[in-house]
Amino acid sequence: MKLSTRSKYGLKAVVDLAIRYGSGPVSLPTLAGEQGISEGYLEQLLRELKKGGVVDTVRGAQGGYELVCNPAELSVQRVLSLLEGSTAVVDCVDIDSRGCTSACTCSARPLFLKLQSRINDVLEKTSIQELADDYLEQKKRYDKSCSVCGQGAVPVPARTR
Amino acid sequence: MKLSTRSKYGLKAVVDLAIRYGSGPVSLPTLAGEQGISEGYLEQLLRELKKGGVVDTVRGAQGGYELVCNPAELSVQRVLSLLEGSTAVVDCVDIDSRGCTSACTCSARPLFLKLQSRINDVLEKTSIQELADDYLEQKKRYDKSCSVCGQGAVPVPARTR
DNA sequence: ACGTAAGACGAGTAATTTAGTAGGGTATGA
DNA sequence: TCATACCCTACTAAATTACTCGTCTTACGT
Repeated sequence: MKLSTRSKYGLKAVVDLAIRYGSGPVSLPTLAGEQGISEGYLEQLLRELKKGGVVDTVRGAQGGYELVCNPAELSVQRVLSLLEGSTAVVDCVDIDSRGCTSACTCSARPLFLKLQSRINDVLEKTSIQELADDYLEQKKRYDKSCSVCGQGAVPVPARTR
Repeated sequence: MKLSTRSKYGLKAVVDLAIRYGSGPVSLPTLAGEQGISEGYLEQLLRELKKGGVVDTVRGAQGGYELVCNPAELSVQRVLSLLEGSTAVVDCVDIDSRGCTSACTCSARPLFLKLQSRINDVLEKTSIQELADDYLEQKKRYDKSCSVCGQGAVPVPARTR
């Protein structure tokens, strides 16, 4: 059930691009540096996103990556589908699936369908813009008060259990 | 984001036990045979479920596995947690996690929290009894009409796309 | 008492997936 | 024409997943 690091890195990169949407392309070294990961790895992920029509590129000096459309119009679902291949928790409830051959005897299928529909609901209805807004908001609120990283960012509020 | 086969087999076995709840232990060969998987593999899964207090065992001839409590009181969440280790989609939103160190700079955390809560909601609120009921109902409705497996079970209804 | 049906347990392995690296190629602005 | 930056393929290493095997223990039935 875990999300791959692929998805996490890729999604964060897209949010980074959303934050800078409209102000020209952002280079790979910049994006990779921001997350502290290798350029080679992130490049692969961005290529998938380009294939899927989520990002566009500008080659040559001063080039880089940028979002194709407004981040408010871009769902998390679309981004994660490209990065993960599919957001289905089991193959037989995948949108493109022909249904599994053992569906007739699968006692958990009703559960899987329900679970998948809830997941898709969240992912569809959440836009990249929202993530960017949440992030900026959070950063603003706690700026200069982070005792963990000491970089103007912020620790999670203590868990209330 | 995929569920492991571990979880799928284990969950189905638990539903099998639910269907027979109250009528004595069910042997491993029976459970494994029903799903067409090896006894050795399923045994491992059942061992985890025993450790977690979900199933109980009776050794010796006529022995086998049985549910500890009423399937109506047993959530899918509990079963999957034992099989998967955790149902968290990312470590930093796990119940036992201390929060991740990069939480302060993680732009996707709000999404992950929301997603996780929806998932937990479904898994908590669905009982094994419900799965068993759904299954029996489905089987009853379509019995003798399965053109795929020819075993009295049922193909998925044609997808409406 | 003994044979046999059953679970208990630990170790080991094969296959698959994921994560990440390496290195050469191509476009473009200054 | 050089430096910057994307493009692409291939490869490898690590981790996870999905198993298998062998031996041991328990307990029913005769």
